[in-house]
Amino acid sequence: MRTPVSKPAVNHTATHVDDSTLREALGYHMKRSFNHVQADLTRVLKPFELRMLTYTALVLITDNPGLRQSQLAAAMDIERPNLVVIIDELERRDLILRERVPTDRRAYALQPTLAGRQLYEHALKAVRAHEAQLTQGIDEQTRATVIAVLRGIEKRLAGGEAP
Amino acid sequence: MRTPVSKPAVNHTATHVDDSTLREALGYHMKRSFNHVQADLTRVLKPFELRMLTYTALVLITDNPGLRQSQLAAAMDIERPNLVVIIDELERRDLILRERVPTDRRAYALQPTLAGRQLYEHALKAVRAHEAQLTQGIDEQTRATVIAVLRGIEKRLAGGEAP
DNA sequence: CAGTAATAGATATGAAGCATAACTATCATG
DNA sequence: CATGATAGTTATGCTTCATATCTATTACTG
Repeated sequence: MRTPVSKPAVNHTATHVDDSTLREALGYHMKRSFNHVQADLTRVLKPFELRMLTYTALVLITDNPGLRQSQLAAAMDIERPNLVVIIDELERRDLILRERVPTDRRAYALQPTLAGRQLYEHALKAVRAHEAQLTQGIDEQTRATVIAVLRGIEKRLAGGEAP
Repeated sequence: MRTPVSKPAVNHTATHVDDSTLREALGYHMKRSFNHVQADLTRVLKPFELRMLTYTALVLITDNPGLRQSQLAAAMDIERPNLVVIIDELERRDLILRERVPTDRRAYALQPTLAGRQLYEHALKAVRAHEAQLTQGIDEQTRATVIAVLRGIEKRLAGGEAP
């Protein structure tokens, strides 16, 4: 990131900004914390030349070989057109393959290549290490509670879109 | 280390995509749930013609009248250039004012207008109602725990470098 | 069985959000 | 005063995400 070499003589931002109104909302905390997590994870994935979306796609394809693009888009909660670019990138890097489905020639079955599976292993290891560092000092019970709450929110709000 | 979940060799059911590997990570849950919260909040703010960022700026300016743009950008964790557009929009709608600071003619003191304060009140009410709905069924103790964890993550990752 | 609807994927385009570099006008300090 | 730092702005580019539209297939229906 940015590491300013020249240090400011005096930090004039001594005035504290009151954000207590925003801090009332759980959603605000979610946004703030996730922004940092995302930035951090981006750094973790950088050595593998993966972004969060390409990483997510690679993991899902490797864990679900033969997946179709529409299924993957649904699983990733993104629109089909946006997935095309992601799949293009993974295919161009020979991490996955688009295999024609004999029974439905419109569709592609997505498969990881050997290189894809290897990158999956290495990236996953790094992500798990990052996750461990992220949740250090949080006991397992608390962590499970947080995940349960987040998942509950996700599930409750998931219905609101298109049936 | 978590117990690995067995994955299907081939996916042909097309109904269930296994995302258990991703679900290991707290950050994944944060992203998924926040995406829904954000979409929901966008709908809540729509009647006020506010987006999350314009809402956040309006709240902070109203709660901290006389705030300068650089302070606001720091508080919102965004870069100064991106704040300009947000302030432009709020000013164009006569919700806030850019007042020259006599002691420093480079800076602007941001002030809410009467219309801004009124919109603040109405929007805040709607956001609070949404928040109440979002956290329904979550007891206060659990909610506090989740917020504490999220804030802890935010604080830990905010510094990044050595203190 | 033909004709139409639905589906899988791709293309094009646009809106937000976010970051950096570079510009101006002021201010601070040697 | 000269130099550098700061406040705000402009320009630009990247990433994510949404919509409309196109094609080629497949499924459905009369």
